[in-house]
Amino acid sequence: MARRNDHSREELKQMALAAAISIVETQGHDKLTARYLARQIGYTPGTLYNLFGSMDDLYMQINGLTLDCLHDILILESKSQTKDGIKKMAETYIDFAVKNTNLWLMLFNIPTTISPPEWYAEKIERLFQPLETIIQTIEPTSSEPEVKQSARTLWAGIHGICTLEITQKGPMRGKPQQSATHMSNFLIDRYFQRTEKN
Amino acid sequence: MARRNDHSREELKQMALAAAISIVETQGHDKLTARYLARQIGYTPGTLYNLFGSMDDLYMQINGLTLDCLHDILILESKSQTKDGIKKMAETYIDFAVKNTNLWLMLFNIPTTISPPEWYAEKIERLFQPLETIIQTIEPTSSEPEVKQSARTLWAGIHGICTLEITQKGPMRGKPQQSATHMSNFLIDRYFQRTEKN
DNA sequence: ACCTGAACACCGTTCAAGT
DNA sequence: ACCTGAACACCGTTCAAGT
Repeated sequence: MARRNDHSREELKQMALAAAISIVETQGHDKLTARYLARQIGYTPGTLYNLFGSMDDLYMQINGLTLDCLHDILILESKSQTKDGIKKMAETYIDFAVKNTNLWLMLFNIPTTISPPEWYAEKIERLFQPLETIIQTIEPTSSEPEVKQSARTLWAGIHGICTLEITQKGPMRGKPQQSATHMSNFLIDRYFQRTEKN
Repeated sequence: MARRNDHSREELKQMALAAAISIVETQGHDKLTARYLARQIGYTPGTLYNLFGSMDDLYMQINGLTLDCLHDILILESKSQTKDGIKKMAETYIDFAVKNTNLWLMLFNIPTTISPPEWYAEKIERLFQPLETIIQTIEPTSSEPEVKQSARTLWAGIHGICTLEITQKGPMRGKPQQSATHMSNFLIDRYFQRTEKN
């Protein structure tokens, strides 16, 4: 048929992303389909394809926005360069996952075939930096690789606890559903036992 | 049409599960569809439905077998009731995830709608027990709830590290891909710092 | 009793044809 | 240049009808 020019390309992209995020938040990531999304914004699936190339690309765009959001709220906590700052970062991360469960879950539900683009990897890399900075401050004698390793290890631990809290399904689930924040505080305390002055 | 009685109901179930596991292992969990699986075993989708009720049930059966497998190999390591025993358990867990990536990933890719049946929750619960036993031995002064909490926290941490190793996508991914086993040893050492005699 | 095949309501993706 | 609509090759699920 024809062009409509109701919206510029950029407007369309924003409309589609906003609608897509709303679908994921309210119905879960498996309800985000090309046909359904197109219907929501009053276009056809074909239009989504010349905006995004593929649905996988669209998923990546959404995850990118989620990572941006996560980075923004984590960076706020990185101001207090203490063990307590780490606890607050962890709490913030868990809180985000609890309040935006479907968007958070979608970060890990990417189809196994696709490998992430460079800009995506960079957004992830950026996520570790606030913790690295704090650890560098807390343990000033550590080398840079040691700090990186330590930050990754601890953050992976916090993420695992978060996973346990969120999913009622994975092999981490336990009966007496402990509070994730409590567990992460517990982990962080034990992790920094030897440097007991921060 | 008609009954064939080539196979008993139980034989059919085994055939279907075996074929399904093979599909997941080799092609990934998103290739496991009713129609494709039916084709593989020489039946029609309808037959799968009177065997399993739904595809979600079939997914749960497979995850159940994966959990059994995981439990069996973890229990073997729980004989050495030391910190080293924990390191071996973690290594075993990571090794399983690396060698059976698609089956392991499938444990966490369950549709958000379904809530797991009781027998499934019990299989998960069982997974924590070996670690609880070791921690009880290492820290005999801890109360039972403390031991449970400690086991869950540490296991979640190890699981998070494993997630970091396996997924090239989630927000945990890092550039200089550290060995997961190395990280889990690092975490376990720091976790048991104060009880430095095991 | 068991199994099929068609039907229903969906998918992602491509692309000729219209304006 | 942009957008559509039809087409292709798929989905999960149900269930009347056959043996």
